[in-house]
Amino acid sequence: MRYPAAETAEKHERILDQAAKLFRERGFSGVSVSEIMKATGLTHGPFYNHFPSKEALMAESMQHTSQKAMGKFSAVENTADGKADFIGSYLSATHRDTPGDGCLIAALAPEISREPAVRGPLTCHLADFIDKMTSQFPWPEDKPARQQAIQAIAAMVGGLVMARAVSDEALSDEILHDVLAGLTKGS
Amino acid sequence: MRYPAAETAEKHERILDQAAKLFRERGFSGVSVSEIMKATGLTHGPFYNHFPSKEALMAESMQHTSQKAMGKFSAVENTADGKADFIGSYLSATHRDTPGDGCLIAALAPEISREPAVRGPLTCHLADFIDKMTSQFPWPEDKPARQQAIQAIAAMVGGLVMARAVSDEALSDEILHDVLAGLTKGS
DNA sequence: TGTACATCAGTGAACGCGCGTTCACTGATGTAC
DNA sequence: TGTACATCAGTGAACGCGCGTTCACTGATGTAC
Repeated sequence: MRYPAAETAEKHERILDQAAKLFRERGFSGVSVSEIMKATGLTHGPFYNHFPSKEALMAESMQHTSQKAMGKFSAVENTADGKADFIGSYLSATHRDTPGDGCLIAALAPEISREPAVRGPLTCHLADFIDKMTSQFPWPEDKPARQQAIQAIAAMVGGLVMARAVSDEALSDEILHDVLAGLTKGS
Repeated sequence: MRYPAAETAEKHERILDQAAKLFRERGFSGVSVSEIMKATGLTHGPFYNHFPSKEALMAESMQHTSQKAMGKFSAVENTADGKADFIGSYLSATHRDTPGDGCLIAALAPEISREPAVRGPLTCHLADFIDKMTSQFPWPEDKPARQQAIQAIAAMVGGLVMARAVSDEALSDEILHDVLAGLTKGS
Protein backbone atom coordinates (compact mmCIF):
# COMPACT_ATOMS: atom_id res chain seq x y z
CA MET A 1 0.00 0.00 0.00
CA ARG A 2 1.19 3.47 -0.78
CA TYR A 3 1.83 5.67 2.24
CA PRO A 4 1.86 9.45 2.65
CA ALA A 5 5.23 10.66 1.40
CA ALA A 6 6.06 12.46 4.64
CA GLU A 7 6.06 9.19 6.57
CA THR A 8 8.96 7.76 4.58
CA ALA A 9 11.56 10.14 5.97
CA GLU A 10 10.18 9.64 9.43
CA LYS A 11 10.47 5.85 9.13
CA HIS A 12 14.00 6.18 7.81
CA GLU A 13 14.89 8.09 10.94
CA ARG A 14 13.09 5.61 13.18
CA ILE A 15 15.15 2.79 11.68
CA LEU A 16 18.32 4.81 12.33
CA ASP A 17 17.33 5.47 15.94
CA GLN A 18 16.44 1.87 16.69
CA ALA A 19 19.56 0.61 14.96
CA ALA A 20 21.78 3.01 16.89
CA LYS A 21 20.27 1.87 20.17
CA LEU A 22 20.43 -1.86 19.44
CA PHE A 23 23.95 -1.71 17.98
CA ARG A 24 25.25 -0.02 21.12
CA GLU A 25 23.43 -2.52 23.33
CA ARG A 26 24.48 -5.69 21.53
CA GLY A 27 27.13 -4.85 18.95
CA PHE A 28 26.82 -4.75 15.18
CA SER A 29 27.00 -8.51 14.77
CA GLY A 30 24.66 -9.13 17.69
CA VAL A 31 21.69 -7.46 16.01
CA SER A 32 19.93 -8.67 12.87
CA VAL A 33 18.23 -6.55 10.25
CA SER A 34 14.95 -8.27 11.19
CA GLU A 35 15.26 -7.26 14.84
CA ILE A 36 15.87 -3.65 13.92
CA MET A 37 12.84 -3.61 11.62
CA LYS A 38 10.71 -5.36 14.23
CA ALA A 39 11.75 -2.70 16.77
CA THR A 40 10.67 -0.09 14.23
CA GLY A 41 7.30 -1.84 13.91
CA LEU A 42 7.76 -3.25 10.40
CA THR A 43 8.71 -6.53 8.80
CA HIS A 44 12.23 -6.97 7.46
CA GLY A 45 11.36 -6.64 3.78
CA PRO A 46 11.19 -2.85 3.38
CA PHE A 47 14.58 -2.45 4.98
CA TYR A 48 16.05 -2.50 1.48
CA ASN A 49 13.76 0.31 0.43
CA HIS A 50 15.68 2.48 2.89
CA PHE A 51 19.25 1.16 2.89
CA PRO A 52 21.31 -0.73 0.33
CA SER A 53 22.77 -3.09 2.96
CA LYS A 54 23.30 -3.67 6.67
CA GLU A 55 26.79 -2.20 6.33
CA ALA A 56 25.35 1.00 4.89
CA LEU A 57 22.93 1.19 7.82
CA MET A 58 25.81 0.75 10.24
CA ALA A 59 27.69 3.64 8.68
CA GLU A 60 24.65 5.93 8.45
CA SER A 61 23.55 5.07 11.97
CA MET A 62 27.01 6.00 13.26
CA GLN A 63 26.84 9.40 11.59
CA HIS A 64 23.29 9.93 12.84
CA THR A 65 24.24 9.08 16.43
CA SER A 66 27.39 11.16 16.26
CA GLN A 67 25.39 14.18 15.10
CA LYS A 68 22.87 13.78 17.91
CA ALA A 69 25.62 13.35 20.49
CA MET A 70 27.52 16.41 19.29
CA GLY A 71 24.32 18.45 19.46
CA LYS A 72 23.80 17.47 23.07
CA PHE A 73 27.44 18.12 23.86
CA SER A 74 27.27 21.65 22.46
CA ALA A 75 24.51 22.45 24.97
CA VAL A 76 26.84 21.73 27.91
CA GLU A 77 28.04 24.86 29.74
CA ASN A 78 31.56 26.11 28.90
CA THR A 79 32.56 26.29 32.56
CA ALA A 80 34.48 24.20 35.05
CA ASP A 81 31.13 23.12 36.47
CA GLY A 82 29.81 22.15 33.06
CA LYS A 83 32.94 20.11 32.50
CA ALA A 84 32.67 18.34 35.86
CA ASP A 85 28.98 17.58 35.22
CA PHE A 86 29.72 16.19 31.79
CA ILE A 87 32.55 13.95 32.97
CA GLY A 88 30.50 12.94 36.00
CA SER A 89 27.56 11.83 33.93
CA TYR A 90 29.85 9.99 31.49
CA LEU A 91 31.33 8.05 34.38
CA SER A 92 28.01 7.45 36.13
CA ALA A 93 26.34 4.14 36.97
CA THR A 94 23.44 5.25 34.77
CA HIS A 95 25.62 5.61 31.69
CA ARG A 96 27.31 2.29 32.48
CA ASP A 97 23.94 0.54 32.73
CA THR A 98 22.29 2.04 29.63
CA PRO A 99 24.75 1.61 26.77
CA GLY A 100 21.93 1.93 24.23
CA ASP A 101 21.72 5.66 24.89
CA GLY A 102 25.39 6.18 25.58
CA CYS A 103 28.83 6.64 24.12
CA LEU A 104 29.39 5.15 20.68
CA ILE A 105 33.09 4.64 21.20
CA ALA A 106 32.83 2.82 24.50
CA ALA A 107 30.10 0.53 23.18
CA LEU A 108 31.53 -0.34 19.77
CA ALA A 109 35.20 0.61 19.40
CA PRO A 110 36.77 -2.86 18.96
CA GLU A 111 34.11 -3.88 16.47
CA ILE A 112 34.56 -0.60 14.60
CA SER A 113 38.29 -1.30 14.28
CA ARG A 114 37.46 -4.42 12.26
CA GLU A 115 34.65 -2.96 10.17
CA PRO A 116 35.99 -0.77 7.34
CA ALA A 117 32.55 0.72 6.57
CA VAL A 118 32.28 2.45 9.96
CA ARG A 119 35.86 3.49 10.69
CA GLY A 120 35.46 6.67 8.65
CA PRO A 121 32.37 7.96 10.48
CA LEU A 122 33.88 7.01 13.84
CA THR A 123 37.09 8.85 13.01
CA CYS A 124 35.15 12.03 12.18
CA HIS A 125 33.11 11.65 15.35
CA LEU A 126 36.14 11.25 17.59
CA ALA A 127 38.03 14.07 15.86
CA ASP A 128 35.03 16.39 16.40
CA PHE A 129 34.66 15.29 19.98
CA ILE A 130 38.34 15.95 20.75
CA ASP A 131 38.10 19.41 19.15
CA LYS A 132 34.99 20.39 21.08
CA MET A 133 36.27 18.95 24.34
CA THR A 134 39.49 20.93 23.87
CA SER A 135 37.88 24.26 23.07
CA GLN A 136 34.69 24.08 25.10
CA PHE A 137 36.15 23.49 28.55
CA PRO A 138 38.72 25.31 30.67
CA TRP A 139 42.00 23.40 31.02
CA PRO A 140 45.01 24.12 33.25
CA GLU A 141 47.48 26.17 31.22
CA ASP A 142 50.68 24.35 32.13
CA LYS A 143 50.07 21.75 29.39
CA PRO A 144 48.48 21.90 25.91
CA ALA A 145 44.68 21.83 26.23
CA ARG A 146 44.30 19.36 23.37
CA GLN A 147 46.66 16.92 25.01
CA GLN A 148 44.74 17.17 28.27
CA ALA A 149 41.44 16.65 26.47
CA ILE A 150 42.76 13.50 24.76
CA GLN A 151 44.03 12.18 28.08
CA ALA A 152 40.67 12.84 29.72
CA ILE A 153 38.73 11.14 26.92
CA ALA A 154 41.02 8.11 27.04
CA ALA A 155 40.49 7.74 30.79
CA MET A 156 36.72 8.19 30.41
CA VAL A 157 36.39 5.63 27.61
CA GLY A 158 38.71 3.13 29.32
CA GLY A 159 36.97 3.55 32.66
CA LEU A 160 33.51 3.05 31.20
CA VAL A 161 34.56 0.07 29.10
CA MET A 162 36.11 -1.67 32.11
CA ALA A 163 33.23 -0.81 34.45
CA ARG A 164 30.86 -2.46 31.95
CA ALA A 165 32.96 -5.56 31.40
CA VAL A 166 33.38 -6.48 35.04
CA SER A 167 30.74 -8.63 36.78
CA ASP A 168 31.68 -7.51 40.32
CA GLU A 169 29.59 -4.43 41.03
CA ALA A 170 31.84 -3.12 43.81
CA LEU A 171 34.86 -3.22 41.50
CA SER A 172 32.82 -1.61 38.73
CA ASP A 173 31.76 1.23 41.02
CA GLU A 174 35.31 1.65 42.28
CA ILE A 175 36.61 2.02 38.72
CA LEU A 176 34.02 4.68 37.86
CA HIS A 177 34.70 6.54 41.10
CA ASP A 178 38.49 6.46 40.88
CA VAL A 179 38.67 7.52 37.25
CA LEU A 180 36.26 10.35 37.95
CA ALA A 181 38.34 11.45 40.96
CA GLY A 182 41.45 11.60 38.77
CA LEU A 183 39.71 13.82 36.23
CA THR A 184 37.89 16.27 38.46
CA LYS A 185 40.27 16.86 41.36
CA GLY A 186 42.60 19.13 39.40
CA SER A 187 40.02 21.30 37.68
CA MET B 1 43.26 -43.23 14.66
CA ARG B 2 44.51 -43.36 18.19
CA TYR B 3 47.28 -40.88 18.99
CA PRO B 4 50.01 -40.90 21.65
CA ALA B 5 48.39 -39.69 24.87
CA ALA B 6 50.89 -36.88 25.39
CA GLU B 7 49.77 -35.17 22.21
CA THR B 8 46.24 -34.61 23.50
CA ALA B 9 47.19 -32.06 26.13
CA GLU B 10 49.47 -30.34 23.67
CA LYS B 11 46.64 -30.06 21.13
CA HIS B 12 44.30 -28.73 23.77
CA GLU B 13 46.79 -25.97 24.46
CA ARG B 14 47.30 -25.27 20.78
CA ILE B 15 43.55 -24.79 20.37
CA LEU B 16 43.56 -22.38 23.33
CA ASP B 17 46.47 -20.41 21.88
CA GLN B 18 44.97 -20.11 18.42
CA ALA B 19 41.55 -19.23 19.84
CA ALA B 20 43.01 -16.55 22.09
CA LYS B 21 44.82 -14.99 19.15
CA LEU B 22 41.89 -15.11 16.72
CA PHE B 23 39.35 -13.90 19.29
CA ARG B 24 41.47 -10.83 20.03
CA GLU B 25 41.98 -10.16 16.34
CA ARG B 26 38.37 -10.56 15.23
CA GLY B 27 36.14 -10.81 18.29
CA PHE B 28 34.34 -13.85 19.66
CA SER B 29 31.55 -13.72 17.13
CA GLY B 30 33.93 -13.02 14.25
CA VAL B 31 35.69 -16.37 14.55
CA SER B 32 34.12 -19.76 13.90
CA VAL B 33 35.00 -23.02 15.59
CA SER B 34 36.08 -24.34 12.18
CA GLU B 35 38.55 -21.50 11.69
CA ILE B 36 40.13 -22.10 15.07
CA MET B 37 40.50 -25.81 14.38
CA LYS B 38 41.88 -25.13 10.91
CA ALA B 39 44.46 -22.76 12.46
CA THR B 40 45.36 -25.60 14.82
CA GLY B 41 45.83 -27.92 11.83
CA LEU B 42 42.76 -30.12 12.36
CA THR B 43 39.24 -30.43 11.04
CA HIS B 44 36.38 -29.06 13.13
CA GLY B 45 35.06 -32.41 14.35
CA PRO B 46 37.43 -33.16 17.24
CA PHE B 47 36.79 -29.74 18.76
CA TYR B 48 34.09 -31.38 20.87
CA ASN B 49 36.58 -33.92 22.17
CA HIS B 50 38.34 -31.00 23.83
CA PHE B 51 35.58 -28.53 24.77
CA PRO B 52 31.86 -28.92 25.47
CA SER B 53 30.97 -25.79 23.47
CA LYS B 54 32.31 -22.63 21.88
CA GLU B 55 31.27 -20.69 24.99
CA ALA B 56 33.37 -23.01 27.16
CA LEU B 57 36.34 -22.42 24.85
CA MET B 58 35.83 -18.67 25.14
CA ALA B 59 35.91 -18.86 28.94
CA GLU B 60 38.88 -21.23 29.10
CA SER B 61 40.78 -19.25 26.49
CA MET B 62 40.28 -16.07 28.55
CA GLN B 63 41.72 -17.72 31.64
CA HIS B 64 44.59 -19.18 29.63
CA THR B 65 45.47 -15.80 28.11
CA SER B 66 45.11 -14.04 31.45
CA GLN B 67 47.52 -16.48 33.07
CA LYS B 68 50.10 -16.00 30.31
CA ALA B 69 49.75 -12.21 30.47
CA MET B 70 50.11 -12.11 34.25
CA GLY B 71 53.22 -14.28 33.99
CA LYS B 72 54.80 -11.84 31.56
CA PHE B 73 53.74 -8.91 33.71
CA SER B 74 55.40 -10.36 36.81
CA ALA B 75 58.71 -10.36 34.94
CA VAL B 76 58.61 -6.58 34.51
CA GLU B 77 61.03 -4.68 36.77
CA ASN B 78 59.54 -3.10 39.95
CA THR B 79 61.08 0.29 39.21
CA ALA B 80 60.04 3.59 37.72
CA ASP B 81 61.89 2.52 34.56
CA GLY B 82 60.09 -0.81 34.44
CA LYS B 83 56.80 1.01 34.82
CA ALA B 84 57.60 3.50 32.06
CA ASP B 85 58.70 0.67 29.76
CA PHE B 86 55.54 -1.29 30.44
CA ILE B 87 53.21 1.63 29.82
CA GLY B 88 55.26 2.65 26.79
CA SER B 89 54.96 -0.75 25.19
CA TYR B 90 51.24 -0.91 25.99
CA LEU B 91 50.72 2.39 24.20
CA SER B 92 53.04 1.56 21.28
CA ALA B 93 52.18 1.38 17.59
CA THR B 94 53.26 -2.28 17.71
CA HIS B 95 50.68 -3.16 20.35
CA ARG B 96 48.05 -1.18 18.47
CA ASP B 97 48.79 -3.05 15.26
CA THR B 98 48.97 -6.60 16.69
CA PRO B 99 45.85 -7.09 18.79
CA GLY B 100 46.18 -10.87 18.50
CA ASP B 101 49.11 -10.84 20.94
CA GLY B 102 47.89 -7.93 23.02
CA CYS B 103 45.60 -6.80 25.79
CA LEU B 104 42.47 -8.89 26.31
CA ILE B 105 40.48 -6.02 27.72
CA ALA B 106 41.18 -3.55 24.93
CA ALA B 107 40.40 -6.14 22.27
CA LEU B 108 37.24 -7.68 23.71
CA ALA B 109 35.73 -5.62 26.53
CA PRO B 110 32.39 -4.62 24.96
CA GLU B 111 31.76 -8.15 23.73
CA ILE B 112 32.68 -9.53 27.15
CA SER B 113 30.09 -7.25 28.76
CA ARG B 114 27.38 -9.04 26.78
CA GLU B 115 28.70 -12.58 27.15
CA PRO B 116 27.93 -14.00 30.61
CA ALA B 117 30.29 -16.97 30.17
CA VAL B 118 33.38 -14.77 30.00
CA ARG B 119 32.60 -11.95 32.42
CA GLY B 120 33.80 -14.01 35.39
CA PRO B 121 37.24 -14.80 33.97
CA LEU B 122 37.64 -11.20 32.76
CA THR B 123 36.72 -9.86 36.19
CA CYS B 124 39.39 -12.04 37.85
CA HIS B 125 41.91 -10.97 35.22
CA LEU B 126 41.26 -7.27 35.70
CA ALA B 127 41.21 -7.57 39.51
CA ASP B 128 44.59 -9.33 39.40
CA PHE B 129 45.98 -6.80 36.99
CA ILE B 130 44.91 -3.86 39.16
CA ASP B 131 46.45 -5.52 42.25
CA LYS B 132 49.76 -6.19 40.55
CA MET B 133 49.90 -2.79 38.91
CA THR B 134 49.26 -1.20 42.31
CA SER B 135 51.87 -3.15 44.25
CA GLN B 136 54.51 -3.73 41.61
CA PHE B 137 55.22 -0.14 40.62
CA PRO B 138 56.21 2.99 42.53
CA TRP B 139 53.42 5.61 42.73
CA PRO B 140 53.49 9.19 44.05
CA GLU B 141 52.46 9.12 47.70
CA ASP B 142 50.05 12.04 47.69
CA LYS B 143 47.19 9.82 46.49
CA PRO B 144 46.27 6.16 47.10
CA ALA B 145 48.40 3.90 44.88
CA ARG B 146 45.43 1.72 43.91
CA GLN B 147 43.46 4.72 42.72
CA GLN B 148 46.39 5.88 40.62
CA ALA B 149 46.82 2.39 39.16
CA ILE B 150 43.14 2.26 38.16
CA GLN B 151 43.38 5.69 36.57
CA ALA B 152 46.47 4.65 34.64
CA ILE B 153 44.87 1.42 33.40
CA ALA B 154 41.72 3.28 32.31
CA ALA B 155 43.77 5.77 30.31
CA MET B 156 45.85 2.96 28.76
CA VAL B 157 42.83 0.88 27.75
CA GLY B 158 40.90 3.89 26.46
CA GLY B 159 43.89 5.21 24.55
CA LEU B 160 44.59 1.88 22.88
CA VAL B 161 40.94 1.27 22.02
CA MET B 162 40.60 4.69 20.39
CA ALA B 163 43.94 4.46 18.59
CA ARG B 164 42.76 1.18 17.04
CA ALA B 165 39.32 2.42 16.06
CA VAL B 166 40.45 5.49 14.18
CA SER B 167 41.36 5.25 10.50
CA ASP B 168 43.50 8.41 10.45
CA GLU B 169 47.02 7.30 11.36
CA ALA B 170 48.19 10.74 12.47
CA LEU B 171 45.30 11.02 14.93
CA SER B 172 45.93 7.47 16.11
CA ASP B 173 49.61 8.24 16.78
CA GLU B 174 48.68 11.48 18.51
CA ILE B 175 46.34 9.65 20.87
CA LEU B 176 48.98 7.07 21.80
CA HIS B 177 51.58 9.78 22.31
CA ASP B 178 49.42 12.13 24.37
CA VAL B 179 48.07 9.42 26.66
CA LEU B 180 51.59 8.12 27.20
CA ALA B 181 52.81 11.63 27.99
CA GLY B 182 50.11 12.02 30.63
CA LEU B 183 51.11 8.79 32.33
CA THR B 184 54.88 9.07 32.31
CA LYS B 185 55.56 12.74 32.91
CA GLY B 186 54.77 12.64 36.61
CA SER B 187 56.59 9.45 37.58
C1' DT C 1 -16.86 16.09 -8.32
C1' DG C 2 -16.41 11.17 -9.67
C1' DT C 3 -13.97 7.37 -11.83
C1' DA C 4 -9.88 4.63 -13.61
C1' DC C 5 -5.39 3.87 -13.20
C1' DA C 6 -0.39 4.16 -11.96
C1' DT C 7 2.57 4.26 -8.03
C1' DC C 8 5.48 2.21 -4.68
C1' DA C 9 6.05 1.16 0.58
C1' DG C 10 4.89 -2.83 2.82
C1' DT C 11 4.27 -8.16 2.97
C1' DG C 12 6.03 -12.54 3.78
C1' DA C 13 7.78 -16.70 1.52
C1' DA C 14 12.03 -18.08 -0.28
C1' DC C 15 17.15 -18.11 -1.58
C1' DG C 16 21.95 -19.53 -0.46
C1' DC C 17 25.17 -19.49 3.07
C1' DG C 18 27.91 -20.34 7.17
C1' DC C 19 27.27 -21.22 11.77
C1' DG C 20 27.53 -24.52 16.11
C1' DT C 21 26.91 -29.06 16.84
C1' DT C 22 26.26 -34.27 16.08
C1' DC C 23 27.50 -38.78 14.67
C1' DA C 24 28.65 -43.17 12.19
C1' DC C 25 32.84 -44.47 10.76
C1' DT C 26 38.22 -45.06 10.42
C1' DG C 27 42.50 -46.91 11.69
C1' DA C 28 47.08 -46.32 14.27
C1' DT C 29 48.21 -47.19 18.87
C1' DG C 30 48.43 -49.56 23.38
C1' DT C 31 47.32 -53.86 25.81
C1' DA C 32 46.20 -58.80 26.90
C1' DC C 33 47.52 -63.22 26.22
C1' DT D 1 58.34 -62.07 20.95
C1' DG D 2 54.10 -62.38 18.06
C1' DT D 3 49.14 -62.01 17.40
C1' DA D 4 44.26 -60.41 18.21
C1' DC D 5 41.65 -57.07 19.90
C1' DA D 6 39.86 -52.85 22.32
C1' DT D 7 40.50 -47.97 22.45
C1' DC D 8 39.40 -43.37 21.14
C1' DA D 9 41.24 -38.99 18.60
C1' DG D 10 40.44 -37.72 14.10
C1' DT D 11 37.33 -37.59 9.74
C1' DG D 12 33.94 -35.41 7.11
C1' DA D 13 29.07 -35.60 5.82
C1' DA D 14 24.97 -34.03 7.78
C1' DC D 15 21.56 -31.60 11.01
C1' DG D 16 18.73 -27.47 12.13
C1' DC D 17 18.98 -22.70 12.51
C1' DG D 18 19.19 -17.76 11.75
C1' DC D 19 21.42 -14.70 8.95
C1' DG D 20 21.46 -10.99 4.92
C1' DT D 21 19.17 -10.45 0.92
C1' DT D 22 15.65 -11.00 -3.01
C1' DC D 23 11.26 -10.86 -5.16
C1' DA D 24 6.42 -11.59 -6.85
C1' DC D 25 2.62 -9.78 -4.97
C1' DT D 26 -0.76 -6.42 -2.37
C1' DG D 27 -3.54 -2.50 -1.91
C1' DA D 28 -4.17 2.38 -0.01
C1' DT D 29 -2.88 6.65 -1.86
C1' DG D 30 -2.13 10.34 -5.29
C1' DT D 31 -3.07 11.77 -10.07
C1' DA D 32 -5.19 12.25 -14.79
C1' DC D 33 -9.16 12.96 -17.09
